[in-house]
Amino acid sequence: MKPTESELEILQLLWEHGPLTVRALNDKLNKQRRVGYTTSLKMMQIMTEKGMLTRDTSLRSHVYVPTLQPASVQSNILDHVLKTVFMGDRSKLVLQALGNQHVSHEELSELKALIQKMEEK
Amino acid sequence: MKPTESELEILQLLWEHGPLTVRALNDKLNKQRRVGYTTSLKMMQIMTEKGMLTRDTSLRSHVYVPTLQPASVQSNILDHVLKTVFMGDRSKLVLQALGNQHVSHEELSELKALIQKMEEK
DNA sequence: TTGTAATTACGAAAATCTTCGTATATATTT
DNA sequence: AAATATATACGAAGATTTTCGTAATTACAA
Repeated sequence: MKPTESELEILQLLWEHGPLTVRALNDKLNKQRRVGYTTSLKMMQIMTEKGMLTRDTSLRSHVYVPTLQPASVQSNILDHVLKTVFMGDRSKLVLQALGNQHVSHEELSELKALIQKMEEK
Repeated sequence: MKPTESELEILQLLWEHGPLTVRALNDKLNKQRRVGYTTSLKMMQIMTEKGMLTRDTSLRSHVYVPTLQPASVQSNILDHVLKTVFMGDRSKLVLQALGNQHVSHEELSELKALIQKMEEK
């Protein structure tokens, strides 16, 4: 179950805003880039076929809901990136992620707590 | 400069084993999955056109070398994943990366050292 | 030097992903 | 009810990526 680039865009919007009609989603998508209405429609239909979305067809404007949880997709993709981009070197991935940019105090605390927990095992 | 999935496979092998001929690379690739020789050849020619590889044509069997550094590609891809998969939430990405699987003591030490450094700023 | 093996060059088919036009159906307005 | 607006369905064109067959080239061996 590997969403394509466009499918991820759509999933993200649905995760962020909750269930949406094609019209509503297309509007939001068009704040990022220009996409035709029927393009969004088609994508969402395909995603429904693939089982990534379900839809409520009781109303005239169908309402689409993601079946995939963000954490699950994130985990899959990260594992894939780990293998195919970082040669399985997990710490390199983490260091890269942390090293590049600003990390807040809160995030640091969170991390330290997590490390604490891992050390206890 | 965004390598495709197949291009990444090839880059990884070159990063890991150093410059290779098509034959040598194709052999290694076939330990992972079945790929025809001319497929690998074509990919590497395309990658050369795109500037991802250079090649030494002085010998009969050309020797290919990646122009991209792992760290650079890793950084780009991770940034992209951060945006498109984690909605820009860096700590979520890091926690996901750490939380999923086993992390060695060495990796933990490395991490703690890094956190130390970041806290000092 | 003639034939055999290995390599590169080239082009195009196959597969996947993205985009949208057109037709059809359904609702809304005048 | 007729005209207008909005929605879904369908198919296919376009773009990109992946795959490999065939031809041409170069080295090697008989």
